Amino acid sequence: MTIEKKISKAERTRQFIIEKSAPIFNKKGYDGTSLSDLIEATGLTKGAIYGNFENKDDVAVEAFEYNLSLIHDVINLRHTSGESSIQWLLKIPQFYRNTHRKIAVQGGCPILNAAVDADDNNSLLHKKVFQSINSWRHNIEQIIREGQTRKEIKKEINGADYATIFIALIEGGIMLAKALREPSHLMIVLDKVENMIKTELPK
Amino acid sequence: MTIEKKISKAERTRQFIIEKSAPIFNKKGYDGTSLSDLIEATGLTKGAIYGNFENKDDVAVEAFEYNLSLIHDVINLRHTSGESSIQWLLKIPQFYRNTHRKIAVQGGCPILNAAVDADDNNSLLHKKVFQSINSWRHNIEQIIREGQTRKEIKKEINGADYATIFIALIEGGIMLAKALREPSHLMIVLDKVENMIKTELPK
DNA sequence: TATAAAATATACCAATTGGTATATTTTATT
DNA sequence: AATAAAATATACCAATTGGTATATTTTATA
Repeated sequence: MTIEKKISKAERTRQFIIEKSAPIFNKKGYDGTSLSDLIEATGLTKGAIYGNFENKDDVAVEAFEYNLSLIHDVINLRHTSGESSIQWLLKIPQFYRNTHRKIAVQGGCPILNAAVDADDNNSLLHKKVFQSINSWRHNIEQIIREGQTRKEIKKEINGADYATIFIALIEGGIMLAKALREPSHLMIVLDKVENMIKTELPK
Repeated sequence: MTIEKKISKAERTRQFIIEKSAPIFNKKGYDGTSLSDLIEATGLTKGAIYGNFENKDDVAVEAFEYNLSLIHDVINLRHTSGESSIQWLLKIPQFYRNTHRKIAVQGGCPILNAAVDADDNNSLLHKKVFQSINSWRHNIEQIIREGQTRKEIKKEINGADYATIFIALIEGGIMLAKALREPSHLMIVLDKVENMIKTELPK
């Protein structure tokens, strides 16, 4: 007999609190959202929140991880069979073309927001941001390396550099689109990323 | 006789408060810095602060404008005689190579920080961010247009698009460098900007 | 040097912050 | 249906928030 862990009531409220508070944290910042914001967003009381979380930071970190799921698919790009490494990389701009509205509604890119928010080295939040960006970078690097062994991508290309460039372009584009209330800025940037992938990388 | 407005004591403290509080606002955010932060940073009291400013937001906006001066020279790039438009544009990456340490010490790019911070449409701070970014964009656009009339830059080039791309790249690079505690990410991005200016724009 | 005005400090305020201890309610088990 | 445990609500707390009214000090001018 397999031990089926029953989902406790508490576990469900825990999840509920995370889901409801995640967009608030992304919009108002992880320091900027208050306990009363959480109470308002969830309709619950302090008792329910502190019964399920150690403190506010605990909720914040969990909320960040939940917010990350918004861009999980582009940070951990999976390979589809028969797909060239170039096609693989092109999924990055594709993803943002499809998802930018949803991201905008949720308050923008969680990585960008949390990165600007959490600047002290020792905060748990900063560590999480650090990890997410690096895992994204390594994912892109690896795709490029794979493309080089498959002789689809020029061997002179520095994968790490291109990872940095792609991420910087996209995050910068998201920032501009949000600050100027003009999604086209992200689109311009995505066009450029696409163009770079198609013209600068292939053999 | 010209009327020389004497600089009043108040005007000097006003300036003093702005200078001392500006880096705090840039680091801790414009909502995130408290009155006590200002008191600590200036060594003054509430009386001095509220005697010279309407409220905290008033200090915040002035501090932002002061922080902007950090990057004023790159946002309002001036032309030097005898200089080609390409050389003119190359001052952008040059500027950041020279200034990134100073910017980092002050808490990062004020535009990026304030843009992520001030997301509500009606805040005075957001309006200021909006204006700064646009003035930067138009400056780059204009240099490119000038280069096109001088037949130094390809006429097919879309100046507005390149302005967006350059700004996005640089701001994204600053974010990465800060979040990963690794200035090289900005350098990689600056190399790319330089390379784009040299290889994609000229006739 | 006396005096008015300007600038700054001090003492207060209500509201909000994150958090805790306890009371109450809801849920599962017998 | 009775009961124990788990989950949630309520009532409190000290500290901090932005801000104001007033007292004191500093500065400029006659």
